[in-house]
Formats: sequence, structure tokens, C-alpha cells
Amino acid sequence: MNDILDQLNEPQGAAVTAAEGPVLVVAGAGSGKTRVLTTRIAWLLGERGVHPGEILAFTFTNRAAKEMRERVGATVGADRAPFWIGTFHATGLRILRADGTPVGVDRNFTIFDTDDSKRLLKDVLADLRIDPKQFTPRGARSVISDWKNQDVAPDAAKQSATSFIDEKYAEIFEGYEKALRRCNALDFDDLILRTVHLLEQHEDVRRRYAERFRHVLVDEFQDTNPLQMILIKALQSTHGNVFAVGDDDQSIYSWRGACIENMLEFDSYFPGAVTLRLEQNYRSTGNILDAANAVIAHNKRRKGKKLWTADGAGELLLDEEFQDEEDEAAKVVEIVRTELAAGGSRSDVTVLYRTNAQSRALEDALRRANLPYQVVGSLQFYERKEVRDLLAYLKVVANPADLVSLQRAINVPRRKLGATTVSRLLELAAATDLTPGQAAAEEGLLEREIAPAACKRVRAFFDMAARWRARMADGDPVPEILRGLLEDIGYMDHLETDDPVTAAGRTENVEELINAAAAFHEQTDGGRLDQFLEQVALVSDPDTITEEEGLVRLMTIHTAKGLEFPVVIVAGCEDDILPHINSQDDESSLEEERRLFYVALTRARRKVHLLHASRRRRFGQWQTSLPSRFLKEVPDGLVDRTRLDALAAGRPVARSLFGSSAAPRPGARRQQAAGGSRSHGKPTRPAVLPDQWGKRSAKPASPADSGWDADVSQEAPYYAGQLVSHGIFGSGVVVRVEGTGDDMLVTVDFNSGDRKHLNPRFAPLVPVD
DNA sequence: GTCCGTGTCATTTTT
DNA sequence: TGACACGGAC
Repeated sequence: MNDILDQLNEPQGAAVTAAEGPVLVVAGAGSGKTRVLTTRIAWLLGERGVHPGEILAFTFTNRAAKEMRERVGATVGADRAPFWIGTFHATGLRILRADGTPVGVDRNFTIFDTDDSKRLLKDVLADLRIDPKQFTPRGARSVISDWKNQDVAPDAAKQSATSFIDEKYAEIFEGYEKALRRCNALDFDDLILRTVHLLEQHEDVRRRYAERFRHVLVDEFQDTNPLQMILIKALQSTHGNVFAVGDDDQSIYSWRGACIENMLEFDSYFPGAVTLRLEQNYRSTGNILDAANAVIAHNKRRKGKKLWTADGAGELLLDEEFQDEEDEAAKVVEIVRTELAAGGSRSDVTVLYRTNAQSRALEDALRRANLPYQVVGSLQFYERKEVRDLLAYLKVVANPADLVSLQRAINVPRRKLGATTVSRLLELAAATDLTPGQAAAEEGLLEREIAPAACKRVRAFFDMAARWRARMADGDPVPEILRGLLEDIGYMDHLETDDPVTAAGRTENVEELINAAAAFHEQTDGGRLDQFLEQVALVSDPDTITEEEGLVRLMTIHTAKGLEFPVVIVAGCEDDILPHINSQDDESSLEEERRLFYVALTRARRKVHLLHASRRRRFGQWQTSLPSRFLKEVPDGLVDRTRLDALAAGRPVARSLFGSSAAPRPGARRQQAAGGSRSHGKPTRPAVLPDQWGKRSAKPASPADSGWDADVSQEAPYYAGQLVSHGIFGSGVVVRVEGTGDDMLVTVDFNSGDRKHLNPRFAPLVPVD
């Protein structure tokens, strides 16, 4: 044990050996947080005589849970590793499976994921005859989820509603809960909510669990929501041993209910808590850390800490501007090639971006350059249509009450059972209080509403389901059920006829699902179908299809949290992307955007490239953009900046237009090397014109180019960065120009502090020299 | 019941 | 731009 402690630095050691009672470890990026958690567990087991069964550890991802379990196992021996290390959801599920009955949780419930919930909500909205334009399933799900995460029941929501909108949502909430019950299903939030209810309403159960788990540990504490806080409090209620590790500066999930206050006000939730800080970083260079520290220091709502490293400063960060997203992508290719030339691997380079849509241009460029890449996390394996189809079948087999899966499965492949038949079937079932399968089995019931031929097809479907349900009851192995079912419904043929182009890929995914079932069968020693479905619902990706070597990785900053890479490229460092346009209104969401930028920076071990374009296509329309405001927060000495033109460098724009200032700078090679600048246009649009130089020879002309040419030469007297004045609002700076002609919309930040969206046709803006 | 054209609307997504 | 949902035509 002592050698393990010897390997820790002082604060790490203090955290690991902290006395009983509440402890908050504020662990900066790359400061050895997982190590502290796992060593703490090992120390409790080894030094404090704690039994493995007395430890409960929460994580947010399965990946983290797995890693923790393995690392503890490696230290103390697999047989002594705690049994209860898991995600909040998986842990809630375990508790509910064992003790859920008192809060009305049926043993055979199905877990609805987000997609299931939305589909169910769609039905609910239709039943309630609510205008689907005003209330979307997506919106309703998010409102309901917020309520659930604050332990608000439908009744309470109704009572506290102060507007028509809120009342409607509360009504939808109520209908949704009823529908869930009818489906014998729990959604993700329920896994925690019902557990909380169980522990709140049943003192004996709460005491039992609290006394059993003498030590509660929580990873990524900054991401906990109010409901999870209640759960943690309940579980530590008899002993107060909470060991929470997190980084408030990496809280990037507030939009999912994460509550940074849980961390900032840890002391008030757990009086007498000890707070420790881990600030020594073992990942990044000094320059990267200094940059990250400087940026995050602009946030007000934080605990405050400063990362440092015992190693050197390393290279400067690079901040480079490009004309558009294609040039930006070309730079990514160049960076990868440079790394390869220097003996590195493609997988050394990871590109991070704010929005998934940004991956397109990057992928195109990498594909053209023949550089294999992997987009991590965008479309999850279990979100693929074919996989979901098959899972829907399995769910129908496992849970006859699951109406959502039924609706998905019943007409895929086509069985001539359309919307009319299905909705009549569901109405009949609802009216008779039977499952659709039972309703179909009732003599003559279907015939009341459904044409005889359709009745026959409906019964054939349920016969099929019943056959496989019998096989399940016989304990047939899951992979065999899946394979047989596939055959039975002719799914592979369906894939082929449905779309021959994608059939091969989809078939592969189906095979991957069979593999997952086989792996499950092995690992669980013949686990049941419902257990398989449960695992699938709580695991977003099978391990096999992530983490491949030799691939350039692309992912959102959100998915990158918790990972590290030698070289990080942050693409799209532009205002309106990072910070995102929808998150600029209030201080707290702007701070979250800054945390995102901070997370991106701190992923890098060796090198950071910050790329941005001065214009890019958004929804098919060109939009100009300014460098991200966060770039300015990186101190000058740490970064090498390259701008396309003099504007951003602070020189008067017009001069660069006429060539006087265009001395080639190191990073400007693309624009300069091209030679043969084409002079055209009027000097009234300085900010865009210089971009055009060399464009044609830098890469083959594309339709986009000519379109842009035509556009700009006729319009765009306004450009981002331009100083303008307005009769009423005074003077200000143009932030963005959207649209053309009469539809033109110019966004201006006025010196008064107001941001206005103006149509110059109606609100004359006068350029200021 | 199914097909296909048109219209709408776009963050982030650990479970 | 492009994915997806819906409504009208067959």
C-alpha cells in the first residue's frame, strides 16, 4: 500500500488518505483524478479494513465505471474489487430491480431511451390533441426531464404553472407518465427518480442501503443534477462519508440538468466538508496550461484553481485564420501530414469542434487526402435504424406492453399494417385494458374495428412474437433468439430491397449486434433476454467499435471530455460557433461556452491548433464570422497568431486592400504563394476582398467560388468588424451579415451595449470611416 | 397502404 | 445544405 501512496504527490496523497466525512476534491484537468479515486478505494480496502461490499462508487459513463473497476482490481485483486461501481443509472436500476416494488415498479419493466420517450410523447401529444407545432416531442421531453431531475411530479408541475404553456406541459407530463406506466416502462430519469422516491418514502430501505454502503464516492461531481444530489444525500445519511471528485471548470452539461452549484456549494450540502485541490497537471505543456488558466480566469462562477506542470513550457499555441471551412479543413490535412512526416501517427491528431455539422468539411478534406479518420460518437451504434428495428422486436418479445417498440416493429418489414390499423389496434387495447397482443387474442375483438384481412396480418405478427417469447421463457440463448428472429421476419432481405446501396453497411451493423449478443451471452454465462436489453439500454456503444488505431479522430468537445491527445486541433474558433450563437445571451451560458473552450485546450498533451474561418457556409448560406472572443483571452506570449488580413491585426483595413501592407507573414502562405492576385470589386468592401487573392490558384474553382463572387460584387456594403452608426442607436460594430438584398440582416453591437439585428433597408446604417 | 414531393428547421447528448 | 416529417396522389 505504501508504494502506491509514494507514487502520489502531496495533495493527491492527502485526498486519498482523507479522514471520514464529506470530502470534495477539486481536481483540475489532467491532475490524476481517476488515480486518486481508485487509490482511495484501494486505501479504504487495504488500510481501513473496509469491505468491498461497503463501497458504492458513482460515475457518469460506463467507460469511467469500467476503468475504475479495472484499476481498482489491478491494485487490490479482481476478487476484492467493489461490486457497486457503476453509473447513476445502472445503480438506480439495480436498486429498483431489487427493491422497486414498494414504489410501484414492476419487475419486468423496460427502459425507454430518449428516442423511445420522444416517440411516446408524440403519441401523447396526438392523444391530447395538442398542436404539434407549438409543442414538439423534443421540447416536451426536455421540459419533463427538467422537472423529473428536480423531483417535480405532474401534480406539482400543474399547481406551479403560471402560464398557458406551463399548464400544457404539465398536462403532457401527466399524460406521458400514464403512457409510460401503460408500457410498463421507465425512462432514463426514472431510474434515478424512482430510486430517490424509494429511499425518501421508505425509511427502512433508505437505512438499509445507507448502512450497507459505508463509503459513497462520486466521479465528475460537477455534472450531478439536483436529483442525483438527493440520491447521494440519502445514501450517506447515516454516516456522511461522501468522497466527491470533480472540476467545476469542466462543467459543460448544465443544459442536461447538471448543477454546478452542487460543487460550488458543496459545504452547504455537506457541512464540515473538507475541500482539497489537485492543481499539478501531468498531461499538458506549460504554455497550454497557462493559456487554459488565463482563459478560464474570466469566469466568475468557479471555485478557482491554477494548473501547473513540473515539465517545460513546450511549443506555442497556434491560432490561425482561414477564408472558409474548406481552407480550414485543408489545414487539418496539412497538420496531420506534418505529424506523419515527423514520425507520428494519424491517431496523434484529434480534431475537436463545437457542433457536429462542422465535421462534414473536415471529413471531405480527409477523405480526399486519403487520410483514414474516425468520427467518434456522432451516431451511436444503438441509434442506427437497423439496430433499433431489431431491438424493437426483442423488446416486443420481452415486454408485450411496450407500445413504442410495437409501433416500430409491426410494419418493418412491410406487412401492410399501416397507421390506421395500428391506431385502431391500440385504441381497442386501451379501451379493453389489454396489451395489444392480448387484444388480438380475444375472439372477434379486432374485427369490430379492423378489416378481416388486416386482422389476420395483425394476428400473424403477434403469433410470431409469442413464439419467440416462448423461446425466451425456455431460456434460449439471446444470440440464437436474435438470429432466429432475423430469419423469421426476413430482415436481411428487407435491408437489401429497402436500399441496396446501404444494405452492406447495415448488414454489418446487424452482425455487430449479433456479436454483442454473443458477447453478452458469454460474459453473463447465459444471461436472459431482458437482461441483454437492459444492458443495451444503458450502454451507448459496444466497446469493439470505438478506439481504433491509426485514425485521425474527429469529435465534439463534449465527447472529448475526459480524454487526452498529443495534438489537438480546435476547429471553428469563431464567435457564433464557440461561443455558440445560442449561448451568448446570458453570462452563465457564456461561461459554460468558455468552459467548453477550456476543456478543448486541456485535452492536449503537446500541441494546440486553434483554427477559424472568416466565413463559412451555414445552412447553405455564406456567413461571415469573427474570431472567437475566447482567442483574445489567450495571452499574447503563449500563442502564435496568423490572420488573413490586416483587419484583425488592428491595422486600417483599406491599406491592405491596395497591397501596401501585404508583406508575407509565415502563416499566410496559402494566400501569398498563390501569386497572381485578381483585383476586382470596389474598395467599399475591404474585409472580404483580400480573402479572394489567390483563391483560384490555391485550389480548383468550385461552384461555391463563383456564387460568392457574384453575390459579393453586387451587395454586402456591410461586413463583420465594420464601424457603423445609426440615427437612433448611435455607433457600433457590425458583428454579422446574413442574407442579401431586401432580406439582409445585419447584427450590430452598439456602443451602448445593445445588440440589434437590423435590416439596412429599413434602418439605415451609415459606415463610419 | 405506400410513395414521393414539399416544407420546415436546424447546439452540445455521459444514461 | 440536408434530414425528416407530413400531406396529397395513386
